[in-house]
Amino acid sequence: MTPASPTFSPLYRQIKSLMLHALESGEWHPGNAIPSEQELAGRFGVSQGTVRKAIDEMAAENLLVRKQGKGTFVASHNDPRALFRFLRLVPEGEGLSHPVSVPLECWRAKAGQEASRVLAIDAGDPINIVRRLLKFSAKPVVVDEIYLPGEIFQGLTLEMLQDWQGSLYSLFESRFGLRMIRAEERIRAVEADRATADILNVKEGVPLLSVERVTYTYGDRPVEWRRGLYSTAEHYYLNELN
Amino acid sequence: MTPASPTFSPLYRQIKSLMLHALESGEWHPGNAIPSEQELAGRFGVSQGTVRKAIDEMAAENLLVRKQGKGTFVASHNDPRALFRFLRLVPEGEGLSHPVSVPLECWRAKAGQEASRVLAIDAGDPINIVRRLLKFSAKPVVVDEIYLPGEIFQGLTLEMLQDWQGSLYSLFESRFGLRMIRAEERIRAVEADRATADILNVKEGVPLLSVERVTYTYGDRPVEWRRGLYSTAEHYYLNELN
DNA sequence: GAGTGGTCTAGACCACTGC
DNA sequence: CAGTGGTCTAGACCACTCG
Repeated sequence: MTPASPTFSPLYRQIKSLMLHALESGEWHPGNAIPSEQELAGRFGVSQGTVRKAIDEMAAENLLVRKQGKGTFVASHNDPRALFRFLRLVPEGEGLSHPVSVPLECWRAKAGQEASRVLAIDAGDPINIVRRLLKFSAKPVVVDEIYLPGEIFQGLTLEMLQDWQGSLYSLFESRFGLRMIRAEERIRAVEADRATADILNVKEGVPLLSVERVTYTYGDRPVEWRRGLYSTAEHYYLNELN
Repeated sequence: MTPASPTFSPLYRQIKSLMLHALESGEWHPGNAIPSEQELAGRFGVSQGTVRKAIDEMAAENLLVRKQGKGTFVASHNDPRALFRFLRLVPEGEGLSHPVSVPLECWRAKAGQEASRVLAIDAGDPINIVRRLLKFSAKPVVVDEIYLPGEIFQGLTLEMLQDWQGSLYSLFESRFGLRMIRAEERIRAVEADRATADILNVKEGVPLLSVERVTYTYGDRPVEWRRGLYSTAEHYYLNELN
């Protein structure tokens, strides 16, 4: 009856942990190739197969992207295939029209009770708030209100948002060095208030999806809290269950 | 410039395909152990590592469950850990109270336009329709209307549903030999109609989540279509984005 | 202790990319 | 052609379960 060591960690997980550190510390940058498997095996003093298994897990978590014959790359929100990766809203028809982001406002404020709790900062700390509209085929469908920790997002302006082509997360990554890894969404049905109804071009009181998202970067650190109101007249939220 | 053979399939995928067939054909049953990796390697004439990789993928797809020291098992909805595997609704508080299913009605009908399309059967074919309520801590939260292909679900009765302890899918698996593999949910916000409002104990016109689910068994064959109306006053739909 | 899955290695060869 | 990831093998050893 051994003490049943509760902390057994296979070698490939230790390697993975080292590689995670290389990502977090910024040694490897989004969009760039990481060293080859052989090279990493040499650096870490393990076999190629062990490095491989570490990379396997990280690829499954969308941290890395393998490309046969080319190399292994750090996942990036600039990659066209990753744009709107977290957006689950789909138009009712078969059209694959992709959405356009229209920034409305951007201001600085102090974190309230809820924002500070969700973002794991102190109440009163500076935050940036962004309001933006999402259009599908020129029609307004989503209004988002986005809360960002002020310390990370110093210098964020409405102009910057308006000038940017592509997703918010690709901007965050390129300008603020912040990579969004995973998110949790809490979905409820709510009534459209007056202001939202006007913007989305629906009647006041119409049912909307309320989608609250908390987004995390490396180390499960929350760095974005947003609430979106989705008009589901001509779109729906698609979720695949496995 | 070779023709770039578009149909390269590695050995482990062929093994996987053979194992899928063993599952579909009923050679291996939900909850039972499959042969050991060594044994399968022998049967298929490949190395253990190749079998292993096939099993890896199937475990990732929730078709098989590995248990170190014991063996590899066919995933089952009877497994307590898989109960309500597809239900994403969570109570607002931290309570982990698990839901109770209350069957209301069960009748036989002919498939209409939409049901036949979704279930890939002919219009007019027999279907079974089930209406049931889902309660959390004795409070009604979800009303489901469930459409099932009559050919598969012959003999389904309200009594059978009422007598069953556990999830619907565990009943389907045990009594009709049907294993649900994956599902797609389409979510919209709608107003509560009179009848639904009464059952869910909310006011008419209140916003509800409309969750349409199509569930698939082996071979991506659709075998269930359901529409649920969720009251999100004290619960929310939780989705993890990776 | 026997049997199972889990890890790790070393080496060979295949498929794909780009120069 | 060289370099990369992808597959496959064979064998050794570790961790876990059960009788």
